[in-house]
Amino acid sequence: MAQRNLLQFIILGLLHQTPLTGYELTKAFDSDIGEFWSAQHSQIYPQLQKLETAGSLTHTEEVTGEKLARKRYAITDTGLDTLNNWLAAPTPASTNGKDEFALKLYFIPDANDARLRPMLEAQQVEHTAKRTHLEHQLATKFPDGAPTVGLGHYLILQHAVSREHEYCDWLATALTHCR
Amino acid sequence: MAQRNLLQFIILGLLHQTPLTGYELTKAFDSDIGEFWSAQHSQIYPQLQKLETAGSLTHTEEVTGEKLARKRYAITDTGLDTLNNWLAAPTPASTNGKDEFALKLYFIPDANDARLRPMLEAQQVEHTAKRTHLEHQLATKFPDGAPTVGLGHYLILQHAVSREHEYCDWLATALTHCR
DNA sequence: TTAAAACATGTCATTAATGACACATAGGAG
DNA sequence: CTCCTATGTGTCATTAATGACATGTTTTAA
Repeated sequence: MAQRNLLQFIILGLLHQTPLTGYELTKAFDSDIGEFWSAQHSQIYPQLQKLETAGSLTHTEEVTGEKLARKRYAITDTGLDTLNNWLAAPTPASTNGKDEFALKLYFIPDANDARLRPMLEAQQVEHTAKRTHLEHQLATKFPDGAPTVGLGHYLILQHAVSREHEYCDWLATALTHCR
Repeated sequence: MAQRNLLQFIILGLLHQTPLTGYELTKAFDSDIGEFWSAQHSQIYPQLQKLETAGSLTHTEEVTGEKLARKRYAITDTGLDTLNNWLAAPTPASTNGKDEFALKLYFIPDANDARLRPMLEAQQVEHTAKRTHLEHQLATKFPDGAPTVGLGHYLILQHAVSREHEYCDWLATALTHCR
């Protein structure tokens, strides 16, 4: 297997909340879930077909306006089983952290290398921006702190924020070590 | 492009330090660099061939014992250019963080869900182990703190440690929110 | 009214990565 | 002497994912 195909579970998970069209699923990766996962429509549509063939989904056709038909997908009992099995399965600790920037640092071993400082500073700009964005998301979506319903969403946003916090701190520490 | 093919740069970076065989490169992903990247020999050998065709590498044959020949690869000036261009290029902030566990939490929105606590606890075991392992690595490889030569390696280990630290803290916080 | 933006659904060629298959030598322990 | 482990190098089928190509409708704002 090239990858673990987690997309199927994301689709099932999203459809478990409410039936959606392929287009709406695609959009979900631009907002909420886009904070920590990505997928294009060219991957989503074929996956929806596969899941339907496997009996995990069904769809109903809706017509908007004159002729434009869209397919609204809903999860089946089979699909719900698949989802729950995945949720129940142990999760590898991965933190697979394929971090390109860390990789670059690894290949600049000398603390006096002139490239080091500008690189770290550029990265600091990027991650500070990301951190600010995430903090704004958290404050906007959960102004009252941890909710009872939607806790998962809250937790992953919280996590993303503290991950960026750690990243910024790390970059700052790194800067103190180079000329 | 399916991925960014960073493997080529890792190979160039490792060979920039010292010439290595395919086998030795493979082993590098079990130790040092394995902490934050993975690759199998089935990917490495073809990549070495590609890089040699592209003029980034050359190899010399060495014979061990009676007949076993191995190929020791060295980086060329072309290869060094490729490496330096990559190092000089801006790095996307990604933190692509495709975290399977976070994904699962997202799909268990209810704080009272009975699955939540055991999941978090299991994950805590995993990540605590990983954190301990990384701290041990750091203490073993850099007993005197940040070095002048090998700073990159130190920094990424440091980063891995604090990332795991953050992860464990986050899991602990998450546990306080569920029944 | 007309043009742009959003809605909506698909296919296809290419690439990266995995795991399995395959084969052979070298060295050390029992 | 024999077996096991490590060394050493490769191929191949399959899968996941990307970006580009392709096509058409509906809504909205100038």
